[in-house]
Amino acid sequence: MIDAHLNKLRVRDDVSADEERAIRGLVAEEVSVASDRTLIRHGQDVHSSTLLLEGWMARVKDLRSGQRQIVELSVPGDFTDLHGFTLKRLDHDIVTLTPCRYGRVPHERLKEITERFPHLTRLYWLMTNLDAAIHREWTLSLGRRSAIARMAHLICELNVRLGIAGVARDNSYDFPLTQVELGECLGLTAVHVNRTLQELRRKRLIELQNRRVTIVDRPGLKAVAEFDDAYLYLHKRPR
Amino acid sequence: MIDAHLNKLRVRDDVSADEERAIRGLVAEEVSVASDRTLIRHGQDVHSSTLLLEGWMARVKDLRSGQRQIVELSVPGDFTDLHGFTLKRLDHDIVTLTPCRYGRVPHERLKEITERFPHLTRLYWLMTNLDAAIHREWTLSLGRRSAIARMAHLICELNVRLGIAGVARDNSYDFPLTQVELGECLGLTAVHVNRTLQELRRKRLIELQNRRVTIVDRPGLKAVAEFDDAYLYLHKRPR
DNA sequence: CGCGGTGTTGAGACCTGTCAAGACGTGTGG
DNA sequence: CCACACGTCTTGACAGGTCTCAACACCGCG
Repeated sequence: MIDAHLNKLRVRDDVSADEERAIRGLVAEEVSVASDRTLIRHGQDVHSSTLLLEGWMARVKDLRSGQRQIVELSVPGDFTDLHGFTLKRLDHDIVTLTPCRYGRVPHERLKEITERFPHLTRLYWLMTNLDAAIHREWTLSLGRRSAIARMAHLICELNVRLGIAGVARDNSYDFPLTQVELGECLGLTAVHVNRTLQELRRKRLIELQNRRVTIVDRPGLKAVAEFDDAYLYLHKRPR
Repeated sequence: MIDAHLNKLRVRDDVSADEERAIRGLVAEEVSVASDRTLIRHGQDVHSSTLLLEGWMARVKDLRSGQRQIVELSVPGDFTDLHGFTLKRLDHDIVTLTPCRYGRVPHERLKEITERFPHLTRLYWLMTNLDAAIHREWTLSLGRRSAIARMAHLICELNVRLGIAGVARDNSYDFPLTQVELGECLGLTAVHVNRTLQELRRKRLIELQNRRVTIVDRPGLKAVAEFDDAYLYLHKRPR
């Protein structure tokens, strides 16, 4: 099940047999954890990173008022906190949105990668830069897109990312987020999320029921979102 | 004037004499450019990165409607597009907000760093992860903070970053952004930026005139912003 | 001396938030 | 097996923060 991760890398560049062996040696242990747990709190020292194998996690930031902002979603194949390797602590919490299975990757092993595998280092560096590109797209959404466009954009993004992970098929995928959590991603209240989803349904762009989303009209949804997957860097390039 | 850059690195980790020499060898040429120019367009292939020595630049994303979102500001000492080294093209434009001077750093030289200087590689990796941390804080601002809190937060952030660059002093610094550009950073219209600034002035938190900002009441401004500089990773740690 | 960019102000509209209540589904304990 | 609690989803009425449109002042610059 580390295949989703390898696939994510191989979408962007070739991974040699040597490198694949090194990658498979990164995980020190596999861990299962329940839903709605805080795995890592902001500010605490971290000594390993989290390679998500199954389930959804999120990076969350809070305000004192109790308002929360989900700043990124992690799906299988993603490192949720590869940036912790160089940052040494995080500026946000890592929480599980569903039951999850993940591989714990000690930072010493990543450090070894940087000492012995320069190309793989660049590829992992790219992965954190890809996270940043997603952050920038979310910033654009929150700053300039309407509620319905934001929602449509998120659904498009996840369709691509879950496709790479091998868990989206035919424009349809399991969608575990509650409307409260969707609001925390999109900077909206749960009430407005509800109304926005209804509008997307009424326009016959998506179906969403039983925690599963189906994109009914992909061109239409992409148009509402102004979605362009260029920011996901889906082309293979030597790095 | 590459000192601002070295200082920015040294705030986070030690830089050896060897590494400093390598860094000073990165810049292939120094270039001056006027204000309001687009240096790099999204999607185009990039083969060098931009080390800002003087002036302000921004990373900008557009919507078809013509609405713009500034997703990050660059100040002296920052690489505006170090992430271009692994991404190979950008998902945003790079524009100048003032007249600028910058060093052009060919990607082959950065590649050499990754082959020969693993520690320095980790430090530059950290710099892009720091960018991402700033993105996350902006995401929180746009998603959850009010207009006045967003504005206050940005002013606090720039005070810290410009302090590291050596161009902010005594809670005061040159502030070249127009109110339109401020709106593009904060997801607001220029009209509302104007009213928000007036409220900050009326509360005696800042002064802003002749393109220079002075923080009159730093604790008060930080309180309005809920500003905590932890996300800027100001402590030196071995990486 | 006129012009374009910038900053300021006012009135009204609109998108999204707030508050409240009820429906629905599911898990749990009695 | 039922009763209940709880989380989630839905809906309505109203409030409020921010946007839109418009007009005008100011100022550096050609």
